[in-house]
Amino acid sequence: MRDDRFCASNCPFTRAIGTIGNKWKPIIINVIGTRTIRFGQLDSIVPHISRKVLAEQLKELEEDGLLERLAYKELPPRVEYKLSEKGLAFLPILENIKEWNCKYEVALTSKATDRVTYAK
Amino acid sequence: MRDDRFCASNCPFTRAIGTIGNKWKPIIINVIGTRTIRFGQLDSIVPHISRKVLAEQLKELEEDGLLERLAYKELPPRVEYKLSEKGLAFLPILENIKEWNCKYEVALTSKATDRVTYAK
DNA sequence: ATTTGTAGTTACCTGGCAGTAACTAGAATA
DNA sequence: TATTCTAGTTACTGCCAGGTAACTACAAAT
Repeated sequence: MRDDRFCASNCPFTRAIGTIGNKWKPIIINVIGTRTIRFGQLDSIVPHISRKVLAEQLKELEEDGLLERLAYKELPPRVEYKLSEKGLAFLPILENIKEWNCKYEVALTSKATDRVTYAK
Repeated sequence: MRDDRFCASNCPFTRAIGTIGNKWKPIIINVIGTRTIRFGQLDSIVPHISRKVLAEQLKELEEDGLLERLAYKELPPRVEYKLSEKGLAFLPILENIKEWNCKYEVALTSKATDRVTYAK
């Protein structure tokens, strides 16, 4: 899930991609945003994710310092998640991705199967 | 590789993650940058990638309009890749990720296995 | 005549990601 | 007494992403 070869790279950018470069983490970070949220809420808000994968992703995000986890000694259990300073600092980047996509996204008209070969 | 459920989402951010949210595409886009580059060069510069996966990723990036592909009618074949306007517009975002990582990356001291439970 | 060089594609195979279901604790509620 | 509620974890399983090796086309060099 986290790519160890990427995380062990001597390139800081590659390492960054090694930690946040998968499909779930940006989604989760975006969903959490600036609020405090419980596990069950995340599970119902994030579409198509299983509890197992959600738990794995949250654990990794916590290990990588993007997320803070508060567990209360209660029964039934209650656990709250919120972004750390590092996680919050990542939000504007996600915002930029949103804007970038809205600006440039277009319906896929031509597939790359139509690949053209240019004259020599 | 590309996540179809994500790409079919009605959330533009989710769709964006569906297209560029995997580990290879940001790396490839970053490696290409502002230059024009050939397939073989990419294959030797991008670490740990196989030609098969590289070809797949490039095709998807082209389909999604991030990449332009110029094939010359020569033998042996010559193909050049360069970022489109959309692809170039994504570079600053990668730059931000780099800076973000450099600012906040820390050695992993405590694992999440040390998870603390706070008093009720 | 054989080798080399390029940009892929194809067939084949395997490891690991991810889905599902079952299970936990213990208090509160019906 | 039995059910419910939460936040996971574990075991089992299936499928596909991704790796490897072989192959193509043809010209130019050896």
